[in-house]
Amino acid sequence: MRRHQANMDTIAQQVGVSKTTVYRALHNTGRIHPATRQRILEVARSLGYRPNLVARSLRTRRTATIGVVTVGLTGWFYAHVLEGIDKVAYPKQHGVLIAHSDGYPERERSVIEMLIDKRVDGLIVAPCDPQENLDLFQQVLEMQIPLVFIDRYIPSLPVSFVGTNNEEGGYIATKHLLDMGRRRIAFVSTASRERRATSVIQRFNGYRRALREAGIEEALELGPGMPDILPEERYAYDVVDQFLKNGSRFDAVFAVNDDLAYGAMRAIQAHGLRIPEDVAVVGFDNQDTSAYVSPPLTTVAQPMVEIGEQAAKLLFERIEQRNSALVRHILLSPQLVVRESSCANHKNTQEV
Amino acid sequence: MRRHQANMDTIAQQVGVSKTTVYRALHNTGRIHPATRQRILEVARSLGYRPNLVARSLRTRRTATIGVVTVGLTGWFYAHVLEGIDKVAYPKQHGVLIAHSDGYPERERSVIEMLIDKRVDGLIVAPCDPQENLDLFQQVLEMQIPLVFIDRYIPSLPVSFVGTNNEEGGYIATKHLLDMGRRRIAFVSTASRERRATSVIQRFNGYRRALREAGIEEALELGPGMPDILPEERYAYDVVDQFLKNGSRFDAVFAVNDDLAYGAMRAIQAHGLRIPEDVAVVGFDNQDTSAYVSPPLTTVAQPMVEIGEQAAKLLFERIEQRNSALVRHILLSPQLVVRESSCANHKNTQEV
DNA sequence: ATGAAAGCGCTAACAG
DNA sequence: CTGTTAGCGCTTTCAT
Repeated sequence: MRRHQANMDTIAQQVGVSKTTVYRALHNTGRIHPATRQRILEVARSLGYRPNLVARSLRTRRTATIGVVTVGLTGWFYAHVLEGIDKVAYPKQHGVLIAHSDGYPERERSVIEMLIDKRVDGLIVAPCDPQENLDLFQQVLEMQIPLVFIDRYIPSLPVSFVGTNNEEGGYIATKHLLDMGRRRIAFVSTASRERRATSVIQRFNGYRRALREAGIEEALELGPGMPDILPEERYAYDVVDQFLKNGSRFDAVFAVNDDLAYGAMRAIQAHGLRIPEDVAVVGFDNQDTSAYVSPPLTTVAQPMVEIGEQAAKLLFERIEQRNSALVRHILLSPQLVVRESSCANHKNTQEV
Repeated sequence: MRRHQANMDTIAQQVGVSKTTVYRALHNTGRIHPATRQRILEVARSLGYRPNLVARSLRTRRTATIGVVTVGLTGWFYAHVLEGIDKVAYPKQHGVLIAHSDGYPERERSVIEMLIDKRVDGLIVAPCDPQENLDLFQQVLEMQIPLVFIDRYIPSLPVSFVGTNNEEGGYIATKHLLDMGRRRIAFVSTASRERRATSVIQRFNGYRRALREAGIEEALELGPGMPDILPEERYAYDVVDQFLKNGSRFDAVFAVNDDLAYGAMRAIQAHGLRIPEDVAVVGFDNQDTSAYVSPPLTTVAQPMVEIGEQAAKLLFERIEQRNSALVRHILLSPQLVVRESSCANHKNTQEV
């Protein structure tokens, strides 16, 4: 049996005042005699009193908790976004309930329903699919639960969004490869559902735009049609390996994330091709370790922590009733980090 | 204004029954006429009824939420542990509230107090320091809040623990280097507070034991005394660079985690030494990318997801009142993953 | 098979 | 400066 925990009544009795007075003392509000307050605080401390936030939440209808739903828990990207969210939520004394869809719409539904039932004050979600669960999000909107999408969004829904300008990211990556004299640039995308995410689609669009500007009409996409094997390194390896085994060739690869880039690099090297002399490679995400792979990987950095911060800020604006109607799309700029995988004689500009 | 959310009373009125009957219908419990139940369920659905878990928690004194406190949010290790925890918590319909201490005891205290106030059903904590916050954890124990430590623990406290057998990890890493003919093996540890974590201490102990068995009494530790610079790659780079600049030499490095190993490798290579010919390197954690650095890194793998799962299982045993008194230390075995950084002619045995 | 009523611990309007 | 009272939405005991 859980030992009896002191509550406001316990304190009130012990001190010989009413619960309201205890309330006033603890919250340092209203008119209260300093001496009374002192006594109350002392007794509270001596009893090891801790406020029951569940009771408070029931009464105030605010839980001081926000829900965050990502696609996966272990990824580099979401971990950093989460840090950004926490950076904003913590000073506001808000807890963060995390959950992940694992890419499955049914699971996304079930975790979001759970978060709603727990009465979170708001939701930050990376929707796993741009089509599914429309009704669910619609319901969230109708319930007036503050909602912000991150990383990817559902185009048909009026929901605020914070993410990287992925179109630009795809563009600068591809433009860089073109500038390095490459012409036959493969786009290595990801497993089938992920391929439909707005983030990936827009990276592809940026890639196409850069190609078109260079007079290349034909896209060269590797990936679709292959079985969705995990981990992603493995998937990219298979995809590139298959391509090269068929006797096809390219002189550059733009991988939609760094993990895929690693796999692609291994496959390229396994076929005896040199990076970047024969094939230049660019990734996306700028994971820390991308500076350490061989050769160091050129990649597009996303402001991950800032995405989390901005999303949380937007959410709190809604929670605190300011700008409640406004739907905003905040696109943060990606940044190209050039390393040797795309540029043979590149001096590593990063400090070590 | 938040629109009026339907509750059990709303349903009861609409159907013309009592709240209790609604309860029975929703929970499919007790005797209730099937037809009544049907009507109630229909109305509930048509009103978009969602149970208020806050109210339920107040009444039942269980929140169906567990709190997880790690040192950092973005690390490879904790992200995977978190996944393991979620794997157990999700099927049990429990939410996971996350927080992190960032290595600061004061922050650890504040987040744990917040989780207590939110009345989580249990806590999984990687305590940031083996000495600080003793009173806090003591208080948690007195309040009978189920508690499990992961990754590291506080030796003076009777609290269940799940982690890697770090002594063994340090031992097999060092033994491997000795087997490869190395004699002068540096232990590259981490920033000052981290250095005191039981996990790091035990890796060091394993390192010493292996050395002693080989007749080497002198440990060679790099790190202490240097300023705690982040990121860790950078820290290790500085530490090793300094050592080599002083004209000191070693023929192997055992780094206490993979990130440190990457930094050490860069520094070694910057000094024109070859890996592994001149210096063999072993890391700890087996991050995915360790297979892709140059040369691929030999490292000690921890069963991260399993640590999370076991910890959560232990916690739920406590929560569900089974084995409530038992304090257990579960040590999971680490595994050496040999790659080229320690073994020149090593055939990569991993599938790609 | 159904209902009435109490209570979880807090907040807040109102009274004195 | 302090107290009374009602109620947040649910669960649970006891009655019918």
